[in-house]
Amino acid sequence: MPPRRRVSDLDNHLGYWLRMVSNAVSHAFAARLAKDGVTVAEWVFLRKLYDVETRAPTRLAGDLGMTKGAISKLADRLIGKGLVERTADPDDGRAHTLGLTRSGRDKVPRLAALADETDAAFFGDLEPSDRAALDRILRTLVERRGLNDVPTE
Amino acid sequence: MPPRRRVSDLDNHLGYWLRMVSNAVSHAFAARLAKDGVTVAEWVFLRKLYDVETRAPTRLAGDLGMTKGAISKLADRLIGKGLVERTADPDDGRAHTLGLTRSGRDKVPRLAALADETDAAFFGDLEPSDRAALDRILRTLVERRGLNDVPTE
DNA sequence: ACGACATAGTTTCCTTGTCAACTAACAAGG
DNA sequence: CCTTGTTAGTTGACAAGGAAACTATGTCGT
Repeated sequence: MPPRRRVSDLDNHLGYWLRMVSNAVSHAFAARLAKDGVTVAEWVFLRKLYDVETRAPTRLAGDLGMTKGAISKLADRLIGKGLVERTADPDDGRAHTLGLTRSGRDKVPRLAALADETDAAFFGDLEPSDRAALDRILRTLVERRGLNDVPTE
Repeated sequence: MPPRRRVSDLDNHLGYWLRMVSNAVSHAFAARLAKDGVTVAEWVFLRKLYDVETRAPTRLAGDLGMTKGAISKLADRLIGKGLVERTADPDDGRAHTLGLTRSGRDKVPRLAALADETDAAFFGDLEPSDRAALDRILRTLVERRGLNDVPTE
């Protein structure tokens, strides 16, 4: 007799629940950031530059798990908003460097607070042990699999 | 003395890790599905119709957490691939019904197997207890928050 | 009946990302 | 020095959703 359930349900997969929760969190975060005129991708971009001070576009693409094309356009947008500046490398005519403007740098702490808020809103009422377990398991997964698009921090 | 760390790190947030893992899983799944000429959104669409047999677009939009506009286009694509059919409601001149074609129905079990494979590849080597914990915690989060885009199954 | 409103779906515009083609600049070998 | 190949970055074509406008139908109150 064949197994009763031959076609597994959508919600039978961890990947499915992961997508649900991740989408919801990103959505909520996006809504908060929108009030400051920033998208999630832009936040990640700004936050990374905040740490590294200065970075070549291609390198940043690797850091953030995006293509260089996407970084190029993202940088354009942020430059348009006055948060990022692009500097030509004097030694190499092809190379450029991206960095935060004063205004961009000033903005990061506020955005970080929004990130904290969002995280607290979603995960704050988890049992501390569950919270820790979730954190540990997710990090384990990222380490184990060759998750290429993990920022190199 | 103010707290030492004023600007929290990117990877300090559960939402960040969630996004990492979710993206990686979706990516891997998408790559598998691509060989069958199907996207993740299309898989979800097909799998849902497989269960409910037939559904109005707007209802399906609610089920899948998408806008009706998106469903309309997604349906067009799937109809183009011969996997879905759209039927006009004889009683209500506005209403339509979406359902799988024979070809679409035949395809679902294979795609479900790919979903199983992807899940196994990513989560199979977790400790069973961790796997269970992750599942439980994610479901808890979906239930607690008003996650609107949860399929109503 | 008829006007006002609600509903079902489609379509248009906008955003954002990938992929691949392209341009400019450098690096080496002969 | 040239030619060839490589690397940095930008750009254009395309895909996929969301928001909102738009179209066609229904429904309800009077």
